[in-house]
Amino acid sequence: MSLRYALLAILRVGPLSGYDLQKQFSQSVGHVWHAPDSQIYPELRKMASLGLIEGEEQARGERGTRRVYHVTDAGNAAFEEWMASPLDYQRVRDPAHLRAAYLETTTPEAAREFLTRHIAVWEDELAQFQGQLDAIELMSSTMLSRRLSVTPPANRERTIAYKRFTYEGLAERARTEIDWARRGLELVDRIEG
Amino acid sequence: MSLRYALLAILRVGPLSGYDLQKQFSQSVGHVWHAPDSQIYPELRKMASLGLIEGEEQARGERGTRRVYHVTDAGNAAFEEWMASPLDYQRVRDPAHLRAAYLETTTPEAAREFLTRHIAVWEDELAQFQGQLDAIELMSSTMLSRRLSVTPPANRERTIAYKRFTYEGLAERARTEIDWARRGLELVDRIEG
DNA sequence: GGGAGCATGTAAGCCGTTACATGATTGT
DNA sequence: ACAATCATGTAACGGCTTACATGCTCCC
Repeated sequence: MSLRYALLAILRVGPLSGYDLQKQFSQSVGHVWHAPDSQIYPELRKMASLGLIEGEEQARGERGTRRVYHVTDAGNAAFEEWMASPLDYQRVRDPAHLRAAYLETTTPEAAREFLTRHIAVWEDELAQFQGQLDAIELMSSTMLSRRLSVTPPANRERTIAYKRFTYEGLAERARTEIDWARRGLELVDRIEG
Repeated sequence: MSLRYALLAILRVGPLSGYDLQKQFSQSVGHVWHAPDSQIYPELRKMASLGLIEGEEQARGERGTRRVYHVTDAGNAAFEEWMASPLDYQRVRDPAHLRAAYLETTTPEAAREFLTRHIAVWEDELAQFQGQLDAIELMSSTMLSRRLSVTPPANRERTIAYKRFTYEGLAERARTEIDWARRGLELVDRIEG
């Protein structure tokens, strides 16, 4: 259900076509909420049919068209309501820790490969979060500057502060995973050595 | 797809009925992989039809029956293959960080409520993980002792070590979330104060 | 003329959630 | 007799993944 609000969050900044939105998405909110285009387009249509957004057909060249969506008052209200309502936490479903719990059933090599890959995956994530944090410091993130340009000056500080807060949390989580897996490698060496 | 392997992991320790398995599940693997009974029973049937497990009808009282499942050779092979294969990491989908990124769009009260609840939720989780860690130290966890009783002595150390490793990782993640949300509360106080 | 990128989807299938449904057995 | 708990599911629906499908436009 959060996809809807992730899309609203981006559209609230300003009208966008599905295609542009999808690009914005992968560069900003996509870091916390992934969605492929095959999910975005239908969801936009559904949101339009619910009156949360409105699409405007625009000509593009001779025959081409694109639909540019903007958020309606109802859409803004829905977003704000969501922001003020309790978040629903879904149940854990964590393949990595599931596997970790049974590492004694496999070979030391497989255990090491699993942990090494875990480190690599989270180092990748960490690098992306770091990049976003750097962009925030420089205020050069596309999404951020787009958001800032429509944000009254008094709010810019808050906008930046919360974005930094978010990515710092993500970066820390990544570091926690990396540290954990490193300790796991040491453990494998110790008990399988 | 991991549900299947979570179930195999438990059944490999010894035969269980769907009902007992479901209880074991919520007390052990359930901490890393949640599944309701409405998902477990059909999955067991599917696994049986694939030959990964076999169910044996047992009489219970005069009219009652229960099906006790055990892992087949094919099931063991499938589990070991899974343990040795690369884990597939699913894409991020994180409602809490999604909301955090847009906290400037809501009231300070709503922001505080969100963060306070986040702390409470993760403190709950942390308490459970701590409980499991204590149980591991005492070797008094049902599941663990069940596992240990069929584990050759030489492997007991490894079994315990990896289980401790898993829950320490979970506990650290919980602490990371709690610390993050606490810093968030301080941030709210600072910029909305 | 051709390729990169713009633009928008559909379809099948799986996994998971929520709610509903039923009945037997054991202990008090 | 009654409650707790043992025991096993079905049905409907929603979200997400993967693969497929189509055509336009802009620039070189």
